[in-house]
Amino acid sequence: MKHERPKISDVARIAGVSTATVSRAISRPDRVSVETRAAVQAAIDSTGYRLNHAARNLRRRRTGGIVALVPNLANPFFSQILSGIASVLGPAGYNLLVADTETAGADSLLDYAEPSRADGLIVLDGRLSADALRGRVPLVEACEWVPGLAAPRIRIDNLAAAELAIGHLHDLGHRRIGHVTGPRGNVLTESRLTGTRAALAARHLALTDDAIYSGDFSIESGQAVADTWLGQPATSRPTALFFASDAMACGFIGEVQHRGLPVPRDVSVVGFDDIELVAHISPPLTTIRQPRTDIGRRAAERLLAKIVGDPVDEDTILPVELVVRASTCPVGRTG
Amino acid sequence: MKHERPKISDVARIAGVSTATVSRAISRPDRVSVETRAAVQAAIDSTGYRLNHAARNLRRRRTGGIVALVPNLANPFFSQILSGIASVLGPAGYNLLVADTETAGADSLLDYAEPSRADGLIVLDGRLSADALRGRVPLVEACEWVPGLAAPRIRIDNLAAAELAIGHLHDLGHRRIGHVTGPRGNVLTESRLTGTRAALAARHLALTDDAIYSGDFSIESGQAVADTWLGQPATSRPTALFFASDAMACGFIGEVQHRGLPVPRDVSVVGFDDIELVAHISPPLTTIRQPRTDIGRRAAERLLAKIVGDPVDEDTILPVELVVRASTCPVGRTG
DNA sequence: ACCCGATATGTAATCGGTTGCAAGATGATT
DNA sequence: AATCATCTTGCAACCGATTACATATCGGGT
Repeated sequence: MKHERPKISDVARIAGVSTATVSRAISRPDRVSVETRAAVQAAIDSTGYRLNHAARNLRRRRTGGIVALVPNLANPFFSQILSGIASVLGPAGYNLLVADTETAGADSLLDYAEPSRADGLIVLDGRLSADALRGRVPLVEACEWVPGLAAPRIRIDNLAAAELAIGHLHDLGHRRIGHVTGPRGNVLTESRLTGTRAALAARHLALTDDAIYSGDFSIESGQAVADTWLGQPATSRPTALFFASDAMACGFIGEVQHRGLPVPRDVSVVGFDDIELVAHISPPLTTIRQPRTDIGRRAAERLLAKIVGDPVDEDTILPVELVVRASTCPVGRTG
Repeated sequence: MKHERPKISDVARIAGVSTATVSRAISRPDRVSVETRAAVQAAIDSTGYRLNHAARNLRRRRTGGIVALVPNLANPFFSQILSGIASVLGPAGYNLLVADTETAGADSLLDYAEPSRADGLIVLDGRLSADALRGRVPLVEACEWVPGLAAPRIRIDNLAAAELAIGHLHDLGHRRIGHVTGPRGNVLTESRLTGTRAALAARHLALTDDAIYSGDFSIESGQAVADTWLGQPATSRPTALFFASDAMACGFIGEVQHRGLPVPRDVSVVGFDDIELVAHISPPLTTIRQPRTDIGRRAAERLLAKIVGDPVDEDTILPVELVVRASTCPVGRTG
């Protein structure tokens, strides 16, 4: 018993046909007669043949892989999007390659945008350079986007989301409303901040500088904001805060409650994302729900369509939803 | 200006050398004279040449990719492990391919264990079949493991973890201690259950059937356990519960507190994993910390070593740690 | 009987690099 | 001056499939 991997020519010899026929029997069975097909199948079974993807890819000039560029793999927000992507890519016969833009160097990222590496790219990080990405493999953007890059985008309406959040807090009677941002320069940060400002303005309220807290989407930064907020005079600090991420909202709530101020009695909190856990914490978090799995799925579908050359919508805005739970309450319910 | 991708022969022609020399200049620069190397580099720059990975892989009989088989991509627990894996693989020149064993069919999983697809495999799902995995590409197991499969394993000491948890609760005076399991058949479920039983027995306590609650690691199943537990008579039900996952512990705490029983006054809770958020919920969760990023990193390093043929430890048990927070307190602090 | 289209299969070029082997050049050694 | 090791480079086979094109077969239409 030899241990060499059988190749297509071994199968062909055993089945008594040419390699061309074996190849066809595998990839386009309808072009081969039933008998031959059976003979080939028998030969495949008896040899344990498995085709070599590198060879196929070389000849077909494709790779069968799609790369997702993720800002931070450890973030549960992205893992759920990846899950959506994977659910589409797998059945379609594509591999999902994942690259963390944090750990990967800038040049190795470019490597991923190579036709010989991947057939397509899903960009989840808006900080990448438009120039580097332009004119390479087909790509779509999801969640975040790179300004100046012409590519199909799957995203949510961040302005509408802010309007929902602010509207909700305003309806509850809050007038001193603050906003906690993501990292500076991030497109989501900017649009959520803009949306917040607009929603407040529409209600004749201003967003003053001391009501803008800068975070970076992380739990820790939410915790730090709690510090800042607690340090402000209770008579003038916001009675409600709209956070650009659930993680920050959790960090904030945890810290504030740890210091003895219950939420929402002392401050109402609205998060962003509706990550899984926040429905089960105390108090359950009022937040903006993003259809994460759906975003991933759509991005993948869009990319596959683009790869085969189908016309694709350039910009898709998915609806968001305000999920009202218990971290918000009418203002001044306290003493 | 033509739009064909330049190939190695174009570079060779322009640099005035053979393709062999270009190839060497790229992959083993030390075997080529400085002048030639410079000429080749100039030609590469002027043509914008990028090498074709499929061709290289075909010839070198390798793929440059490592596949991680994940039970559930959406689970933040795994995403952090992936992050650890990616941080090692990227710099080492490997791609990380991710496959979700939920969405992928059984046969497509086997496809991943093909030498022409990936150079190695990191298995994070203990439910896979040992036979299917045997005799294929180099692989390591992390977290979970497939019984009967001889492969390097990176895991934690689940028995010791249970001992820590139970010991802590016992020290606090709890005598009626229950355990919430993961899904039946999962290796982690079994070892944590066994460990719990042993730790209780060592303290002359028995784990009765009505103190074993079966879950499936998910938040929802933790919520369901709350239902069951609340339905039991307060005089005989456990005063403390050890959960096999943080997610379940959160689901439980959320539901129990929602029904008006504060934690830990009415029940002490110990989780498992120490996922990021649980330090910031109310009450902050006492739990068993797993070094997730480290597990991922080590698994990747181990695999790379195995691929190049270095000797590797077959079984690595990483230490766990009990993180005491506020979800546990002495028994009977209530009225 | 002849031509035609449809179907099935084989031949051989091709995808784009890598690498064993050999040859030429250079410099050191005796 | 002859010998030999070392360095550099080119030749050409090779990795393992796919596919354009050619050929063969067969039934049916006229």
